[in-house]
Amino acid sequence: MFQLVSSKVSFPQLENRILSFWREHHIFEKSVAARHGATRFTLYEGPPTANGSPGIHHVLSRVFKDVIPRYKTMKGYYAPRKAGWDTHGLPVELEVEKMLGFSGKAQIEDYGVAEFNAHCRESVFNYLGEWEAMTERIGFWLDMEHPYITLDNSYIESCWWAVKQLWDKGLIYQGYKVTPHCPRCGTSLSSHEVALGYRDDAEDPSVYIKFKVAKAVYKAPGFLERLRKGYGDREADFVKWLLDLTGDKPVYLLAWTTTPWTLPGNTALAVADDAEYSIIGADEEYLISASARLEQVGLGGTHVVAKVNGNDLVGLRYEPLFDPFDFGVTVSRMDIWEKDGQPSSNIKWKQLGFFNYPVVAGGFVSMEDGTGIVHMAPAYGEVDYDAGARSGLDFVHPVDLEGKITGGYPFSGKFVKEADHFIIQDLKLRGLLYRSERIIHTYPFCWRCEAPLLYYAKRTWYIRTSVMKEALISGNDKINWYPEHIKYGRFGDWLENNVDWAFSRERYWGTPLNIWRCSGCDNYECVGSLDELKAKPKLKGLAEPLDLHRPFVDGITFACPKCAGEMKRQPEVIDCWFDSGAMPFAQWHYPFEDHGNFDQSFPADFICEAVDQTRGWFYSLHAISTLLFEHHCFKNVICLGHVLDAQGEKMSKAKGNVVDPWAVLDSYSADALRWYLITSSPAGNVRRFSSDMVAEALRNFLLTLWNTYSFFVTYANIDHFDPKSAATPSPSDLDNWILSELNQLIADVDEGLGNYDPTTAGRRIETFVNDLSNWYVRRSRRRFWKSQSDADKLAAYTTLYHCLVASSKLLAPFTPFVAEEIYQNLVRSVDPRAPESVHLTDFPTADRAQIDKQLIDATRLAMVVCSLGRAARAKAGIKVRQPLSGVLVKVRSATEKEALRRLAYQVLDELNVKEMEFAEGEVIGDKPGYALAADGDYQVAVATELSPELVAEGIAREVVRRLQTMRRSAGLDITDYIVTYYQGEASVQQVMAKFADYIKQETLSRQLVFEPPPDGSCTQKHRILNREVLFGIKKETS
RNA sequence: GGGCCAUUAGCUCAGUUGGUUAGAGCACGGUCCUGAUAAGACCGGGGUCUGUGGUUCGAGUCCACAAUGGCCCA
Repeated sequence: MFQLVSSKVSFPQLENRILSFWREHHIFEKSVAARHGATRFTLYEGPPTANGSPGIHHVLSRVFKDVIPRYKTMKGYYAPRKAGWDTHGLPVELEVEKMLGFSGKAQIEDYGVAEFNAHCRESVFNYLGEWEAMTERIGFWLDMEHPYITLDNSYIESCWWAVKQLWDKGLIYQGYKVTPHCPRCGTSLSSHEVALGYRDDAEDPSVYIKFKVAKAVYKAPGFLERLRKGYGDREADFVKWLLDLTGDKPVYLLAWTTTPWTLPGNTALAVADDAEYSIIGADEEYLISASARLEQVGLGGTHVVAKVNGNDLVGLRYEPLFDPFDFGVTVSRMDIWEKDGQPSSNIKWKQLGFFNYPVVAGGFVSMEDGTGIVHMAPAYGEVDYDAGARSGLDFVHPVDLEGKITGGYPFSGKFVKEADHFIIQDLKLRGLLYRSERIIHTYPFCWRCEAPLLYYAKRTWYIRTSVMKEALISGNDKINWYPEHIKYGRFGDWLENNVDWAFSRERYWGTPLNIWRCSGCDNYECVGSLDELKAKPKLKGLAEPLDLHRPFVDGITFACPKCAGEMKRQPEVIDCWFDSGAMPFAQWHYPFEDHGNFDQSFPADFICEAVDQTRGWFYSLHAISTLLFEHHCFKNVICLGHVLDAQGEKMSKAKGNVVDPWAVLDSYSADALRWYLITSSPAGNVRRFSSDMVAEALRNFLLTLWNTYSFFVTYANIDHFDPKSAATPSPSDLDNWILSELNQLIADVDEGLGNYDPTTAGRRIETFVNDLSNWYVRRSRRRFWKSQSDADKLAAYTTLYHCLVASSKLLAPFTPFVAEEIYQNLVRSVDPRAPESVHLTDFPTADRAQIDKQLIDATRLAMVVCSLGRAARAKAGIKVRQPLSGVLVKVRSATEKEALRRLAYQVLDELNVKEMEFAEGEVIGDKPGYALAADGDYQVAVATELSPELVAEGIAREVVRRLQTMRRSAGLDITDYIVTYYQGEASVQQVMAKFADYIKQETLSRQLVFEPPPDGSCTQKHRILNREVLFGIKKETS
């Protein structure tokens, strides 16, 4: 006997029972251990930070992370899954700052880094319990008992090892990076923070500046010859041509900016080398601007003296607006520091007798705004900086970290935005201002203090990823991306445009950068392990218990091997993306105590995160693996789309539209949520989440499955069906059909999951369950409840049993709870030797021999014909309960006719007609006495003429249904026998007599008694075809 | 401002290599069926397949541009 299954079920309750079962019997551990020694399948868990409640998007990624390894385990792979926690980084610090009411680094320093970091350490586990509970509750199986934690000393040591490897390969250097800087907080902001502070209504100056072409220098005796020798004919020819053209009048290049304060830092102008520029002749001067911009700049209709190409202008020199040499500001030449990694200062270009203020070509020059000539200040812009490094521009940076102008300018000491005004005035007085107005545009502000952000070049440690660009790209070729477009789209483009990884942060809570520097001789050393550190001469400051965080590591010093000086750690910490990208080895404390784990689990077979990780974790994994091991890091990756709310808006605490996973889990169940997340839309799509949809998944899929299962158990128990019985089933068309569908399904689901496409696989199961319930069971009902236990009945039970058991295995990776429940009751209860859990079984294999394609097609056809037949009946207004004499069918071909003939009995039964005929002509048309329905080439017409016999039979069926309904409302058991009493006119009596056997059998009536119902019976008055009938039913007591 | 993705019924989504009448579920109205069903069937309303061009005998599908939304980066 199977355990009784109610059609009323609470999935959340059921799931909690299953969770206890898994926990008590260590099913997860067993599912892993059982495959020990088999081919390994590795999931890398992208570590979340547990400093906030998990949201629905975390559930999404955890569900997709779960499905594949569960499937692979059932396919025979050994798939241990290690949890991980990300614990470092700016987001953590910001949370703590918020808690302490801080608004900048100065306050952290005053408060004390040790205390601050202690708070950080604590906060990253604030929500650990909730994370663990959610992970378990949704059925995401992974080893949370032995997680890797990025703040562990062992983890940090592995990161140090990695940095040292790169250091030894010469891949680490110090350079400059232009970062958004808040002058009030005194710190750089991460891109994520910058994104928070864009304002599209910022008002700024909009000024057009005249940069004077260095005619005086060009005209110096012998200069053109030197130019020709040093720079080539093209440049010299152009200069000569320009001098000839413009004679003694000054020539100005016109450029536009909204940040006048950056003009003292100007050291170049950029043009688009493929654009056309016009030389405008005015009374006293010549102006140069892009031809396409003349109108907007205000030079429309002026006299164009000549037109030149952008690339003619390249190389032209102009005079600095503010000669840094005159204002006591340091100048460095950028191409020189790129070689040494150090800025060389005070290039005295004046002594060289030649300005290094050139026009350069830039692909970034836009014809959408400005003059088509772009002002470049390498200290204050990323593209400016890159161009500077490429073209060897001068680097001038007269602004301090508080945003005040340094040097000896008239406006020195002023905050940059204040200085704007003075700079404009100064240029105006000198005749270098062409036009000045105000503009409203988008500009970033500090999200904390609202100060305008300033882009500054700052010193930063880099990993030279760009030298491995080709390897990064070819490694990507070997990765399977789902969806595929990420591969050569978002991710591929990112790799193609690879720039070195600025991986140091001027912060507190992170893996400390393991680079020490001697202040005496500027010697740098990278320390790659704790043992190495301990072996350093004159080591000081290494305290017990060991904590490899700031400020403790800051105090560790040792003797410089090159001089008598002291080596001190560089103050930065490492970008927390480096931490998580190091997890393939750092999770095992590789290479220090790894026991071969790394080799066996690298590269990962599968990772899965949301699309925002292309430049985050996906990249850091790929980059670190490529640099260290010259191998790609993961073979398959599902890249999930983001989760929005039901209105398509981003979920945020501020909007209050965040969905609490627990509310969904409690009311609808984890399986319903999982099923919805997996099947509702493809993994890579943006998805709108609404709990109504989860409810729909529950009703539509889970309950259909459950009711089929419940139906089976109900009748199997009545008939004492034993799945182990040796009796040979004699399968019918229906059985063979559903077994064909089942085996096709197994093949499809296997393929779908093998292709990392759970969505399509799940949708296939949904169709199957629907077919199973709405055709197989519906058409087989009579086989189950007929009284004789013959081979046909056994075949039906055996088939349905097999379908349900196979379904539970197919569903195990998707909806692990309900799959387990069904398996336990259907398999374990009758076979104690069967695997203890459905998750310990093997994934079903398709038996292709059982797939009868023709039968599948024939059944589809029968379904179509039935559908049309019902439509025809509806048109004629004749309910299905009323038997009809015949149905006339037209199909597309002789083959279809034969196929349908084979299944005619199913159609006759379903449509409640006596005979099926095939129309021979082209169309059936409006045949008298028939009602027609058609779809394309298919036509079905039912005969509408009712003989008295048919009417009588219809009444009999009506009687049966009324009695059945009465049985149900009287609360009788399906197997209870009754005595039926009735009162009515003669025609009723005749029908009751004629169809007595049929009525008795259908309603489990021992007798049909033409008498008033006795006391204690359940009675109801009915009207059937305008005939009054009184029914009474009484449960048989004996 | 640049890149990627999406846009098909009120909502959520299918729609194969371009090929008869663009489908399903939900929701709505009606009818029917039912002793497994919280379900199911049938009918109905609801579509300029986001728009504009182009390629083609033929475009929801391929190409270009645009719009809207989302994401990433500025």
